[in-house]
Amino acid sequence: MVRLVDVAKAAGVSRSTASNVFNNPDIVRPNLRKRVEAAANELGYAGPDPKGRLLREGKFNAIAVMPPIKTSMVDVIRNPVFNLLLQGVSEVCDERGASLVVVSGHAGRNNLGSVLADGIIFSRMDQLEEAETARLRRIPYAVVDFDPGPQVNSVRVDAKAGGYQAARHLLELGHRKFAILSFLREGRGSNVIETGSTRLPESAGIATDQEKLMGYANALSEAGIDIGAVPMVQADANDPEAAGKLLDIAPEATAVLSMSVMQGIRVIGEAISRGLRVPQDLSVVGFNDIPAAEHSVPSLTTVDGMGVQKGRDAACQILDGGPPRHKIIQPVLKVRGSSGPAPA
Amino acid sequence: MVRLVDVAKAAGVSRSTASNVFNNPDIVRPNLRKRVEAAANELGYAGPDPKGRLLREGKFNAIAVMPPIKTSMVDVIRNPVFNLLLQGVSEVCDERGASLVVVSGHAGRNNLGSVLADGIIFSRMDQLEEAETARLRRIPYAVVDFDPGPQVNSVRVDAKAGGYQAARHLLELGHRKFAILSFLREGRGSNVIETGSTRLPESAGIATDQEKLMGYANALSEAGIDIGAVPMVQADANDPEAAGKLLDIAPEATAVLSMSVMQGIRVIGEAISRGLRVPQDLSVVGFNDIPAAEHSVPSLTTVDGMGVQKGRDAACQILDGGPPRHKIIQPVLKVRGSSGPAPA
DNA sequence: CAAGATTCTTGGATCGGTCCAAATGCCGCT
DNA sequence: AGCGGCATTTGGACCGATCCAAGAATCTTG
Repeated sequence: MVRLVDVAKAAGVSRSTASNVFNNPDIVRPNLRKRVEAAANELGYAGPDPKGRLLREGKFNAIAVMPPIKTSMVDVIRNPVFNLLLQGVSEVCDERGASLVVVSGHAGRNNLGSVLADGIIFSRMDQLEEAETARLRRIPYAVVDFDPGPQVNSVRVDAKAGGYQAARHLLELGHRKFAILSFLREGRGSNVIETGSTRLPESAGIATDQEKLMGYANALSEAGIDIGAVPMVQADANDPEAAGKLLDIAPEATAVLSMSVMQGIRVIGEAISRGLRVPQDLSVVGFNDIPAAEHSVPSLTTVDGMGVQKGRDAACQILDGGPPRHKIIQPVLKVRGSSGPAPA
Repeated sequence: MVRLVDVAKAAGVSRSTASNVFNNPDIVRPNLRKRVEAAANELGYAGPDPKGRLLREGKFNAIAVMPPIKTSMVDVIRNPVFNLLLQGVSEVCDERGASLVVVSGHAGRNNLGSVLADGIIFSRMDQLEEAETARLRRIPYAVVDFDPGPQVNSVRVDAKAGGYQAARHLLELGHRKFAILSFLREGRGSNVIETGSTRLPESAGIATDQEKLMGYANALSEAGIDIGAVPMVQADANDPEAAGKLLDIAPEATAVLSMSVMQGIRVIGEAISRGLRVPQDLSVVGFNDIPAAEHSVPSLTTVDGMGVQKGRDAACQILDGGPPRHKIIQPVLKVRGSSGPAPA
């Protein structure tokens, strides 16, 4: 491998001059510069190796995004909600000329210490131990969708407010018979659960889910409805049977609160295939605003979880440096075609 | 910043031993190891800095993907077709524990030489000059969707075959009246063009588009149809008016060949809003298979451009090393709900 | 034409590690 | 106690650059 010093030697100049030819061409006199360039050409040298420069300068000029635990990189890339986060991060990267690194779950898991970036964005709370490593490495980091405390940069959406908005919207449309399609929580035997009690899921799962539920609960209780009596199905976001199960156990519901867009869309599809009209017979509201929400028929009313904004803010927290910041973003209800007045 | 050598000094051992404590803990005797670990803890040292290691070992353990020219990182992240490529790349990265770098258009543009990765994936032919820099830097690279010659790794889909399959499918369903929704080419005054001649667009644009068109042309000509006489609209993939324009200029068409999924879906929507039934009155076939194709109503018959596979192959070409390979992937027609027998 | 003011060029130090061959220390064994 | 043999530990070299103070060359100017 030909190095800068080889070029310098070949051109009969010092390394410094050769370095200048590539980094500050204008301060080296033309004839010398020509000689160095010729030598570089001769030897097939295409400019300084970034590895050396990196060691010296210390900046990667890149932000890393860490997949949540037990999540592969592909999952991150493919997931439309995660994609919003990546969009936000890359917007900021574009503006500042930085690159985006998606860390391999494999590599990142055990040796976070080898991540080649100036900062790391973690998402979800389950990564706190790793964040600890980042802290030790003195590398800036930010946590998305969870607030681990005052020492740590964090960005999250006020999911409770989002859930509240969603439920409130349906209440204002006159709905009183609800059904909830929630996420699967670990530690449950079945993926279908009729909530018979007011006990909310314990905090072991994804924090935002619980917040959404609390938002629903608050709005409903204002209308005198006990969320403990609302039929609920908990299922994986990709479980294709959840929508059907929900409609099975809640045939009288006129409004469905879904915690995800994809499940919301499935509810619409399932309802239509059962001869219900959406929104005349059944209203559906989702959570998060991915493009699919707009393209479904009817389009899905949903709470915009401000995914792009979260990515932007997290990236800025890292790139701007300074003391830890904690941003809480207000979600915005996007009213579309899947919600309408309760049937008379 | 505390360095390995500081820890070593504090623990009263050599750098090598300290290094071993972090990299080969089992070869250093327990009491010494303890001492080093204590010192590290004391000083707040969280393990070797990857910058130093990198210089020594020379491997980034990462693959970079370069946005096409004039395309920002966000565009890449957001674009569903590009997303398939990224999925493929990250699948391979996951398998091998490598990270994925999306290069900032900004940074990448002028100083490709500073990309921190072991290999670069270029997409589209417009990046040949940059590939030249990569060649000089002796960094492996692969080009997607274009074959720059025998010296260079490349992966592309046989778009001509894809176009042929699409058109053939419609012909076999009995269609004879076609309309084509193509991409916008540069250097044209208008974005709407009725092809009045058999002259195909010159090769200035994206190579695969022309190939698709040639595939269409071949299939149609077998059925005695001159593609020069087929109404065609050229438009940007996001132009919301293209579908309408196409139906305007080709009211008698029973089948639309669209070069993209999104435009295909728009054609379906536009047709339905004009009172046409899809596929009974109008069949639509797209190109590339993104999730939206499956979720439209009716779902879109489309040619799977094997985007994920392209990403996988390109990543493998880079990671496996060896002499340049050139893979041509055969596309697969996905017949769905938007195509049916020609109306009698 | 030489001293002084500029402008270039240079060598040494540094960035933070890892690797390897040589040196040291430790052990049991005779 | 002395010694071979093995397991640890060590210092030097190297990875590939950039930066900076100081020396050398060039240009001004009296």
